[in-house]
Amino acid sequence: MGYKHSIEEILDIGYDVLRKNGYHNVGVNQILKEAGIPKGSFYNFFESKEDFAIKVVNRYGESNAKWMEVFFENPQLSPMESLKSFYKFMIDTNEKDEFLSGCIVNNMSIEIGRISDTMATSANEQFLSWLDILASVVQKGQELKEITTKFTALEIAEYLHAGFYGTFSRMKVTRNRKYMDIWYKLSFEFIKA
Amino acid sequence: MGYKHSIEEILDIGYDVLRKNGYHNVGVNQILKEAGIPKGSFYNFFESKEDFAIKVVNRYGESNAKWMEVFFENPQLSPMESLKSFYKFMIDTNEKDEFLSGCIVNNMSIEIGRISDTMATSANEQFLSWLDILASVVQKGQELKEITTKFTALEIAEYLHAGFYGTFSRMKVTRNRKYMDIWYKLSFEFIKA
DNA sequence: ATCAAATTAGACCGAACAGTCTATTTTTAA
DNA sequence: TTAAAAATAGACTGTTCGGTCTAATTTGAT
Repeated sequence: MGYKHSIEEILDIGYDVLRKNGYHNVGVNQILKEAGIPKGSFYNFFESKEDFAIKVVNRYGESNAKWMEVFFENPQLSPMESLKSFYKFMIDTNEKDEFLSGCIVNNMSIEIGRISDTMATSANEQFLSWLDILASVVQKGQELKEITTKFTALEIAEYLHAGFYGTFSRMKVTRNRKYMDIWYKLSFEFIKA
Repeated sequence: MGYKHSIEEILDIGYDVLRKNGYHNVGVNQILKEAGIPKGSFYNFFESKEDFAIKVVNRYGESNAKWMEVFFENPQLSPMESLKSFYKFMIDTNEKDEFLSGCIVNNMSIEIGRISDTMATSANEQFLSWLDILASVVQKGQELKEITTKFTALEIAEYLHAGFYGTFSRMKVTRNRKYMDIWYKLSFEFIKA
């Protein structure tokens, strides 16, 4: 029947805590409290707080990539439509928690990307896996002449990713979706074939 | 002849320290050390670390706005050219410190925008002042038919700002300018009239 | 010259930090 | 059934944190 806690369960709770609070603004003790585990279990599973945060990012990154794969398999939507639907969903998701959290990989990258090479590497790997998926959708859109072929699919994916992520800082200080909606409107108009 | 230290001098050193290290990753003692001031002076000038960080952000924001005003007054460049030149300069600036720091207002927004309402308000005010300046340049470009009139000048300014800021997280984890260059190439192609 | 105000100076404080340690319990494998 | 291994449990540690406090010094105003 296994032990009381699993690494995965702790990582999932860690995802919520770290996404909301960032890295340095939350202590290991608070993570333990929210996860309901003793310190011994935490340091049995993880080498350090940094190791924990990296594993949280990797788990989220991989699970998000899988979710994206499934999302973009939807045959009811064209590539362009599915990209719009994807980002609309992302904006709506941020609205649900009142624009306070953003993306954990972005938050970790900005806060500790500079001081933790291992975090930087992990964050980059997760970004790249997402960008690959986005690029393959863009490419399909280009083949169907929905999306401009002026630039490569990966360039357009990078462009979409950058734009969306840039709205996070405005979102966090204004706490509304106005700027995300502006980005959405302009970007999808611009990448039209 | 005045006292040994001035608020402005401490804020300027604080700008470097906070931009590089973020908020929670640097202690007040380290700031004192780098600025060469005793703790008594710090807490004589500032109510708290948070108050200090907010004043750093405001000072930088205002000085950057003034710099932007001057930059965009250059009569040798057209509006579109000056926008491109501005962002090229920004990318080059980040390259100079090895892509490790980014923008202090972005960093503070992402890290503590959620937990400090006053920081969020200040960051937003600075962003807005920059966006106003960008929007006025965009508008001139629209009047000269250099820039698309499909969207308002402020929308295009928000769009440029978001895109550029989004490249910071990729920059911080890859430590190169590739993604900033992609964003630059696509964005300025897209906003052409 | 005098005095109040501002600045300088750094020792000091309780709280919180990440991480260690030992003991105990539970599970798995032999 | 038993021994090893893994997980649970939380008290404890040394360090660093933001912030306070008192005293000395410097400055500007009168």
